Amino acid sequence: MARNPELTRQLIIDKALPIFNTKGYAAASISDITAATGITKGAIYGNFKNKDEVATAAFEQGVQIVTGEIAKRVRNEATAPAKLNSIVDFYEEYLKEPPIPGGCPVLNSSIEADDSLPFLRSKVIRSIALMKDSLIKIVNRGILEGQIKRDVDAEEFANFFYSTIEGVISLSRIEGDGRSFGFVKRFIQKQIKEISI
Amino acid sequence: MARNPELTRQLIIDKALPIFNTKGYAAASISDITAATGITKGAIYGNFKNKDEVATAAFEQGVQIVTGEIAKRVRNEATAPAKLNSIVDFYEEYLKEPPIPGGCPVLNSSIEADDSLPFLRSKVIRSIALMKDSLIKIVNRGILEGQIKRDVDAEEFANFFYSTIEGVISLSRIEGDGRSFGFVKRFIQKQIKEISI
DNA sequence: TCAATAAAATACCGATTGGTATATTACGTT
DNA sequence: AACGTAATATACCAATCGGTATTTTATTGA
Repeated sequence: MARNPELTRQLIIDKALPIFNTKGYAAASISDITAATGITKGAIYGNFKNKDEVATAAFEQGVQIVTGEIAKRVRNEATAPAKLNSIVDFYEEYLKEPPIPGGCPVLNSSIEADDSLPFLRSKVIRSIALMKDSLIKIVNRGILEGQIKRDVDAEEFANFFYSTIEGVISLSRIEGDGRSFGFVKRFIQKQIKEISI
Repeated sequence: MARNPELTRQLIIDKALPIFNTKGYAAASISDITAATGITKGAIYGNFKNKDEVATAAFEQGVQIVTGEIAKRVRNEATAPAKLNSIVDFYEEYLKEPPIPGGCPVLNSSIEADDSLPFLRSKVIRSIALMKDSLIKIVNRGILEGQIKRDVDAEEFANFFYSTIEGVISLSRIEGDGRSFGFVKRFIQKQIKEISI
């Protein structure tokens, strides 16, 4: 087998991410990962201290995939309203063709980590804070640049925006179709238009 | 021990509900339930076919607690806007003093059941549908009774409303405070006012 | 009061879990 | 080419898992 520990480590993370994201931390087993990677337990525990660290690395990888893709789309848009709409579009595609199977790793982990998994809690909290912060900055910059109404509360809007998207992603996933997302998308688009100048 | 199978069954459900809701199905074990109830495995498997059935019964109990409490509050309000606001208030209290520890059983189970737990999927989907249906009916009746603007899309509003609340509940729970909920509450209240006459 | 019966307690099962200790193997260095 | 070392594979561990078979216990009806 490959003797490059960096590649091995990355292989483990790449294969573990969809496993943890679909089954959850508790249901995902080390042998699930050995099966998915074709690698043995020795390699896993040679590169990670324990299951927690594999899960943590996988979570951070998942967050990076999501935030990286969002950042790319946001960068490609010029105005705050367009940036916000591009995020909505991203999550719509996320639902149809998930880059990571199993839903949004942030909300998934948030559900499982809030009571159990203390080692993940702070990471999840930080991801949420970063996401909201990006939204707040988009709105505030939009205000400065005259694209968003001056009386808009950026933090309020960011919290609404992110809560609603995470909520509808979860509901749509179990419903198994994009119907709910369609409704909510339309609603969010109206709200974006509402705060735009 | 008590020889009343109905009481035993209810005891198991009552104690299993918070366990499943906090730890999740996979992490919750039968011995967690025996420890919480003071009852043995024999009693559990005498009253339930397997772990799945215990989880299902617990989930349905959880849903009934939530929906029952919501129905009570909704009934106490006369107008559609007041009914909607009372639901928001209910979830705010839910966050502060959870009747069921571990968050909202609907969203929790939705996350875990969407990929695994096929036996729970349909139950979760049904609960979501019922909840949305209640919201739609509130809005539509509000339209009929002249409390809600006639051009409001009830289904769109219901989907926004429920997605947003479920989302913010999950985020607020892991954040560990009511800050986000405060923002989102204000936003939803504005929206309710917006569609009101 | 004493069977009959149903309910709950106990004992046990194979399978799987996360993790570790040890053996093997591949690779860089000399 | 052979050695040393780091990386991976293998073998094994106690603990726990969900579930079952069996035994004990409480209750009811005669």
